[in-house]
Parts: sequence; structure tokens; C-alpha cells
Amino acid sequence: MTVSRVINETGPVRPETRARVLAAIGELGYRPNSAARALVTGRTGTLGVVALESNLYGPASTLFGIENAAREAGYVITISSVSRPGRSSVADAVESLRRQAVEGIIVIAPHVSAARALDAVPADFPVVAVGGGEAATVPVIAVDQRDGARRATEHLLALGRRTVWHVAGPEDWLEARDRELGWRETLERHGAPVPRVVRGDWSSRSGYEAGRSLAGERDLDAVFAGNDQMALGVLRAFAEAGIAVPRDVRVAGFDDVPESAYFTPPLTTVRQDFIEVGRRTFGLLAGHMEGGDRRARALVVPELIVRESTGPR
Amino acid sequence: MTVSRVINETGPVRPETRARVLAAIGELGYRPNSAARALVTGRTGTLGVVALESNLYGPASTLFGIENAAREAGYVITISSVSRPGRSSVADAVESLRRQAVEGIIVIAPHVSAARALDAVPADFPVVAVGGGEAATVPVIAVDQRDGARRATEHLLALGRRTVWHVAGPEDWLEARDRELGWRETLERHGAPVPRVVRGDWSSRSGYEAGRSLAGERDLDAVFAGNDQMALGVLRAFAEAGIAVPRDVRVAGFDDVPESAYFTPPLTTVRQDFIEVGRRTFGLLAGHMEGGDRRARALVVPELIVRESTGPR
DNA sequence: CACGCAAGTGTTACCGCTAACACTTGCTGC
DNA sequence: GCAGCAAGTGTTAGCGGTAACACTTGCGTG
Repeated sequence: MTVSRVINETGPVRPETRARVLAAIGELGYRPNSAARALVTGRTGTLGVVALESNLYGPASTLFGIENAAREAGYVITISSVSRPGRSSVADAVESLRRQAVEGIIVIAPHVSAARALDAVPADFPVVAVGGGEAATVPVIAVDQRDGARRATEHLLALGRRTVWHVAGPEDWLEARDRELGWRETLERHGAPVPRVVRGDWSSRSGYEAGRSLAGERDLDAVFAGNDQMALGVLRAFAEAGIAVPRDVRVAGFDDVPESAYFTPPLTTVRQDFIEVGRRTFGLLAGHMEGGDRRARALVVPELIVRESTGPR
Repeated sequence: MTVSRVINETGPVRPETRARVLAAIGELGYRPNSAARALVTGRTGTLGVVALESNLYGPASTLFGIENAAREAGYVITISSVSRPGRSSVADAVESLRRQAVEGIIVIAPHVSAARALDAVPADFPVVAVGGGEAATVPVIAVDQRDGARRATEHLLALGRRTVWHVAGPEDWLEARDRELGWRETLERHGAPVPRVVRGDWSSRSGYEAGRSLAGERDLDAVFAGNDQMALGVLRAFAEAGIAVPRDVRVAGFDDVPESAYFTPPLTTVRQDFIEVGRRTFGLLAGHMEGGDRRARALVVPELIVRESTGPR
């Protein structure tokens, strides 16, 4: 019992006794048994993260932001990855984490089906979604995708472009929807014609194919790609087609991956602060665990980074 | 007791009884308490991963490969991230995971200081390192960096280049050392002069600076960059300096990140199969946990991917 | 000088599960 | 007809901590 008091710093212990306990701990290599402690206290000090098994820059960065904030608050993180987002796979991951007795769960899967899977989680269990959409029944933190898309689109229009074409992400990704929506709204508000949407899957390859498809269009003078990887593919396709960027066509992306400043040409893009997203996500979960509102929302504002790909050159 | 038997499928239970138990479980929403189970069995079913807090493509991919293999084997993964590799930070992360009573630890930190931190782990505790160097006192799995560097360098020499310059990664990274070693050995074996090494930090920015520094060199006709991000920076610097790739200088990278096929020009690079590394890492740890050899080693062979940046065009 | 009280330490019970063993039942084999 | 055995189920103890309470000691107070 005295040992317990020394370790947890609860209750009074004579300094000399404390020293003897600590000495014995060092000598014996004693390590408290976390299972026994969890059993009696009912707390595991563990949070679960459902992560998409992808190297997409955003999700991976967010994961580390969460881990950081959680560690500072004394929690450890258990991950359960999901190869493709889907209602049942996300539900399975959540169930697997709950069996591990995590105290709360963060879902990084900005996907329509993931949002649906979370509806099934009991209201008294703390779950938070990153980018989970406005209709979610759990607290959601997100970067304001619509606003970011608006900024990029307005930037292109302000350069005197007649309209802006869009290479969108997969239709079942909420972020792709919001970016497309922000782009469309902005065009309409400015009275610009809304061209057909070319859809990719976030990969550079799909951006390349979109770029080849766009290269044949007349009246093509500005392209807003749904992320930087697809923008890279577009740049590549245009280079092969002899279309000069930014002279003939201006191109913008989304995310500001660290490489985008070194594309040919350097890419104008919308920066998302993923580390901040991670930290705020943890904060939201912590609030939820203390009985906060299930309808809590947090928005992170993105920032337009202007580089040569839309430059006046 | 009968419930325990049903859940764990140990011992005989009459089918009808099993059905009733399962029905009750469903009805009550019963979930076994993992802490209590861990307490009595002495097994937590948890593995720890010490990961570098970075978006480097390799480590993140490896992490998912490990998670996948571990999940299939019935383990869950707890991560402890480290902002910068160092003897004490890695040791802290290991200690933090051991307090969580993980059954084994995988360290993804191919860094000299990480290797030293692992020497301090007791021999009877299962630890495996990814890319931990040959001198490590724990089992190590690694991609054969020297061989990959050799392939890239020989490819450039075979194109009739007089010699190959190298943009190396940080000196305290084992992978950077091995790639540099493979490059140097190959030049020496072919009787080619060994130019000065330009060193970066894996980032595109550092590659760009290296490229600017190289752009002033005479006799520059081939560059082997330590990873694809730095190669991208080199390509950018050369483009700005009016050096045409591959016509004037040929450039190769390392990693085969998905974007490298869409660089300008598409990048010749050395592919590492990180998912395979992750799977084999888990396998090695599983072997270690069953009392395997602490001196076990596993090598994954990389593959040269030839694209336009070294092309004959 | 008896009493109350705080500091410091110890005792007991219990968290929820499973290993080990005990018990009941029905069948097989001689 | 009974020993022996397997199937199926129950009982007991203990994993290693902590909450709650009990106990001793020394001190200040009326």
C-alpha cells in the first residue's frame, strides 16, 4: 500500500520511507502491472485511433499530432488500421478497440461510410471523427475544405481566368465533396461557367489521366486539383502535351505536402495544418470523455500558399 | 466458467449451452474485460512500435505493414512516437511501452543512436529493429541499402557516365550511411573518381540546396540522390539552372515513392517494398518472442526502377 | 491531562477473469 | 452390474493492484 502511495503520489508518506521504496524499486527493476491497475481503477489510459491504411500525407500527419497531444496528457495510443474505408470495416475496427478497453476513439476516415458506421456507437462512448461531415452524430473536427477550395478558386479567377476546371477526389470522400462544393459555389457566385468535373482517386496516376483528358479541352486556362498528388499528375500530363504552366494554364492543388514547393513548377496550394488538427482532435475527445456535447464541432482554417504554378510569369 | 469456455473455445460446451451463452452476450452487450484477462493470463496481446514522428514515406508504410501482420496474428499495436531519434528519446519510448506491458517492441528508427539505445534492453525482452544496422544486439530487418545504391550507381555508370555524384542523407542515419557506402564501393570498383559528397536531411528543400551547389560543378553528368524527395529538389534546382535532365545530367533517387513516376522528368529510383518489410518485421519479432535467436537478420532485396530521368532520350 | 486530529502506515476486500480441480451424468466394455 | 472414462458444468483460488477503513503515534488545545 505504501508503495502504491509512493508511485501514485497519493496520500502522505514520510520522505525517508519514500526514498527506501524508490531504492527498492530501482534495485528490483519493479514495474507496476498495468493490467492489475486497470482492473481495479477501471481506467486503461489508452485511446484508440482508427486510421486509414494509406500514406496520404494528411492522415499520417494527423495521427502523429494526436499521438503527441495524447502522450502529453498521459494517454497511450493504440491503432487499428483499415485498408479501405467502409461501414463494416470501420465498425470492426471500433469494436476491436473497444475490446481493448480504450477510453475513447478517434476515427481518421473522412469518408461517408465511416460516418455511417459511427452512428451505431452508443451515445455514452466517447468517439470523435476527423473530417466526419456535418451530419455526424459524434463530435467532428475538420479543416474547412469549402473555404480552402473557395480561396484557391477565387485566386485563379482573380488572375483573369475565364473559369476553373476541377480534378476532384473520389466521390465517397467527404473532403472531396466539400472541395468540389466550394469550387462550384465560387464559380457560380462569380458567374463563371461550371465545366465538367474530372474525377481521380487522390493518386498522381489518376491526376495524370485527368490531365491527359483535360489537355484536349479548349478554353482550358486554370485547373484546381483536389490534392497535391493529383496536381503533380496534371502537371506531368500537361508537360507531355506541350502545355506550359503557368503560361498557358494555371494549376493549383490542395494540402501543401512538403514536396509541392519543388514541383515543376512549384505548386500553388492550400495548406492544412494537420498537426493542429491532431491536437484539437485530442482536445475534443478529452472534452467528450468528460461528458461534453456530442454535437461539438471544431473547424481549422486553411491558408492559400501562392507559388509559381499560378504565378504571373 | 462456461462463458469463458465459450468465448475462448477451450474445453467442451454443449451446443445448446453455447447458443444460450452467445444469446445472453448479445442481449447484454457483454464485452470481456481485457485487463482482467491480461492479469490472470500474463498476456496482453499488445505489441509496441516506436515510430519516428515523420511523414517519411518508408517508416509510415512499414508501420502499416506491421499493423497488418500483427492484426492477422491477433495482436494489437500501441505506438509511441519520437520526435527526433536519439539515445534517450528512444529509450524513453521503449520504457513507456514496457510500462504498458507490451509483449514485444519494434523500433522503426534506422538511426545510430536508436541502435545504441536498444543495447540497454534486457536480453530476455523481445525487441526487433527495422534497419538497425549490422552491429545491433537485437534482431534486425532491413532493405539491402548497399545493394540498392550499387544498382543505381552501376546503372548510371553503364550509361557511359564518367562518374556519379551523390546527395547523401543525414550522417547519423544508418540508411544514409549504407547508401553512401554502396555508391562509393561501386565507383571504386569501376575505377571511377569519387566526388565530394553533398549532404542533405532527406527533405526536398535540402535536395534543392544540394542541387544548387552541384549545378556549379564541371564534369557533372550523373547524380544519385539518397531519396526521392531530395532527388525532386535536385531536379528543381537543375531546372532553374537551365540544366536539362536527362540530356545534360542524369538523376536517380531512392525509395520509389508513388509520386516519383510523375516528377519532371519521371524519376529512376530504387524500390523498397515497405509492406513486405513490415510483414517480415513482425515475423522476426514473433520468432524472437518464442525464444528465437537475438542475432537473427533478414534482408529485403530492392529493385531498380528505370524511368526517364536516366533515360537515353 | 484527556481529547481531537493529522500524519504515517497497515489490513482487508474486491476488480473480472481463468487454471486447476471437483463434481455429475451417461455411456462403454468386460 | 460395475469400474472406467469422457463430456459437460461448477467451485475455488489467485493474478497485482487500489479504495476504504483501521490502527499507532505525536502534537496542540481547552
